Formats: sequence, C-alpha cells, structure tokens
Amino acid sequence: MLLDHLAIESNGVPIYVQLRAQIAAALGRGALAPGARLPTMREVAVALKIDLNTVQRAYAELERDGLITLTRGRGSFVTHTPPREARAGVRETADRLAAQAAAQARAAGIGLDELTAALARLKAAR
Amino acid sequence: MLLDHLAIESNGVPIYVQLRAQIAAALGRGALAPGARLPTMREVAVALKIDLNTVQRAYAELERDGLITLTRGRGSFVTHTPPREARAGVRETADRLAAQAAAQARAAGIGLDELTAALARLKAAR
DNA sequence: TGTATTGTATGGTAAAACTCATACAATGGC
DNA sequence: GCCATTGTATGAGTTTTACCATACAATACA
Repeated sequence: MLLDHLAIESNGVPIYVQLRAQIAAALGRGALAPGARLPTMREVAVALKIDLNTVQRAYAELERDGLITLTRGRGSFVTHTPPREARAGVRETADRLAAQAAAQARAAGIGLDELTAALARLKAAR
Repeated sequence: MLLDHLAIESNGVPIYVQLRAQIAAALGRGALAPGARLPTMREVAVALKIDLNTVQRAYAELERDGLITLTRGRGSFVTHTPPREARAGVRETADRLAAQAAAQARAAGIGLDELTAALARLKAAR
C-alpha cells in the first residue's frame, strides 16, 4: 500500500514538496499501475498527521504535472499516459543524495565501503 | 569552478536547503579537495542573486556537519579528512550516517536499493 | 431521493523563509 | 598602523508554509 511508504521528515523541505516527490517517485517506479486509485487526501492527512490543505496542494501539483487526475466524489487516480520525465529525476536525486552521504562520511573519516556496509545492514534490519 | 555547478530552482525547496545540498553533493563527488577554498559567501550571493544571509545559513549548516570550516577574514575551506584510526566507534558512526542518508532518501521518495545503487555508481566514478 | 464520500475552497493565525540594509569583528597584506 | 576582504550578527518587512475550522460541490450508491 502506498500509504505505508509515505513518511515526512523535518529536513527543512516543505511537507507538500516531500509528499509530491514521494508520490511522483512511487508512480515513476510503477508502484501504482495506471488507473489505480490513490489514497484519499483525508486518509493521507490523517495517516501522516498533516493538514488536508497541505495534501491538497501536493495532489494539485501532481495533477498539474499530469501524473494523476482528481475527480470530486470519486477520488484520485494514476494517469494512463504519465509523462516521460517522471522516472528521469529519480536517478539524479539518488545520485545527489549518495554524493551528500559520501561527503558526510569523508568528513567523519568513514570510507565509502564502510558506508555501503552500513546501508546493507540497515536494509537487512527490515 | 564550484560556482558554475550551483543553480537555484523555484520548486518549493528553500534556497538554503538547495544550496546546502548542492555544495555537499559537489564535495562528495570530489569536486573540491580537502583544504580547498570555497567561493566567498558574497560571491555566491551575487552569482545566484540571493541574499548574503541565505548563503550564510547554508554555509553555517555545512560547518555544523563538519564538511567545511569558516574563518573570518580568510574564507571557507573544505575540512581535512581525519586519520583513519582516529575513532573507535567507526561502525556506529557509519550506521548513524547510513540511517541519516536513508531518511533523507525516504523523504525524497528514494528507496534503500536505489540509494545503494547510486553509492555504487559514485564509488565506480573514482 | 437521500446521504455518505471525496475533492475544492475560504478565512484566520502562527511560524518559517527570504530579502534588504546596516553594522561589527577577525584576518592578511601594504 | 591602515585598510580591504571575509565571515558574523541584527532588525525590519514581505512572502510562503502549515495548521485549524468550516463550508461548498460533484460523485456514487442504497
């Protein structure tokens, strides 16, 4: 379920931006098939303990970008013809995050191999 | 030059967050060697047409994370890598950094697998 | 037809982000 | 010692984000 993969961090990044990015990435990954129904705005608001208006803003921008369609009374659905660039930004973002982590590691005297091992441990702990 | 790799987008992410992330990523890719001098806060502010205080906030957080050191009158410099056996808690530190990176990735909709793959790409690119 | 569901919209409040202007303080070079 | 450079700091004012409460409008369904 998509709701389980959503989580808001207090990084300085606005909540609606985080939400928009996470849903966009999930769609680009194919986690939800075209035509599939997204969780209700109210469901997301309750689950993440954020405001309905904040969710609405994220959903509205996803619709503006052509990723989802909103229909009052019915719900929100994945578009059947998603834009190509949906998947493009994911790799860029991942590379940027990896480089950031590498910088932190170097400053702490941690090698890339040790960081990789730590990531593997984290993955195993789930 | 680092300045050329900096660009601010109007995507809702606070400017100081974008700047901090981009500089950190550049350091992680090895764009600047340890000990190298960063562009002046004022240079960045002028080049990106943003406020000096905004740059200062980004630089300050990079210093708090140990990535750079700030010296009044001299400038900002990439911190030197500490000696390898300097600390006993290498593993704990690595785990902490990994968890941090994972949280950042999660906020951006990036999964552990994608982050690991990106880290492998970065390692290969050296 | 009625009614619950779901997206859409508005007004008010608080906090954060950003800019602008100005000033202070340490460093290095003349 | 003088002075330009560079980081550090403060305060005022505007914009953006987020929350809360409330209400409206379209859809689906018993």
